[in-house]
Amino acid sequence: MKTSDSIFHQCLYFSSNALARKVEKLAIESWKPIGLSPSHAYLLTTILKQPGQHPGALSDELQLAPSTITRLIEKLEAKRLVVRMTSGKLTYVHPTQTAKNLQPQIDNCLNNFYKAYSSILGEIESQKLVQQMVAIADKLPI
Amino acid sequence: MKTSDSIFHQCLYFSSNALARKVEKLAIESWKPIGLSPSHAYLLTTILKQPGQHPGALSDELQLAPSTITRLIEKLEAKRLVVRMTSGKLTYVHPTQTAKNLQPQIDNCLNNFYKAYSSILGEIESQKLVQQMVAIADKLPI
DNA sequence: AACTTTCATTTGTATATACAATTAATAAAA
DNA sequence: TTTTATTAATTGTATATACAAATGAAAGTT
Repeated sequence: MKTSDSIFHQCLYFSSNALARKVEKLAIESWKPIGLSPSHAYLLTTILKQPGQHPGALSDELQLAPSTITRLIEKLEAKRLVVRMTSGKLTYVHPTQTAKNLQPQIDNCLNNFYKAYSSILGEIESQKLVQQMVAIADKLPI
Repeated sequence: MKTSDSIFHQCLYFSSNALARKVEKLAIESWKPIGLSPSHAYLLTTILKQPGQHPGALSDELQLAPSTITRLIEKLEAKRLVVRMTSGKLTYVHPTQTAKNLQPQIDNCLNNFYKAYSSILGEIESQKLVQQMVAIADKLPI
């Protein structure tokens, strides 16, 4: 059954969630080669891009609750991909050398993901959708 | 921080998930009056609309995995809002009288949700977005 | 300086969702 | 008709995400 055949096809709750779940499945496939879930992969990518960030900043960047960031970091730490350094009430999150060495494969997964959805949806059309979704998300509270 | 300020603002994974989470929060608020989470509320609405449906059909309609539907039905059953009737390998899900009596409040919550997001996003613009998201979801596998 | 408030992060707990495996029933094939 | 395959639904288990409470540190106030 197509998403458009649902009785809720005009509902923002239904459509945004249905789309997100489908995109997530595609992302999961793309990130399998390095054994990370999409959210872990995106967090690690952020940490690699800007080493030493605070969990709070990562929470802003990824639009995830602070507690979620803590949980994600714990997993990455257990995999020896990041380390936390605490000073006072602040925590600094750094990538390990292992993570740095993984960079090419990470880039590759991200690229494959882009290619995967662009080839299905069309590059222009998916870009347009992303822009619209971000614009709408900006308008919504929190 | 706005969604558009994230380094991932061009990414379909990030934007679709960020949007869905924000919409979910709005929906949670809207459904609080009847004490149901959005997914439970949508499932119940479906069951009220078409009593006697099979879990498989509900899974199609709501685009959720069969096991998820089972779990949601269990909750609704515990709240005495639906009953399952099994015949052979098929299961029929019916709303209880309690659920039927709740119909006006349910409609009200749905209406309030629509109003809430339409007033923030604009009726036309949110409709357009929904249509685009559904169209894209249709193209994605599974 | 002592007290209070604020803030960053983490923990305890709860919820949603799904995959894989299982069960039970029907349908198909031999 | 016995066996095999398919199908519907459920269960076991795992993951992601978040709220609320707790912790510990810094800043502000008196």
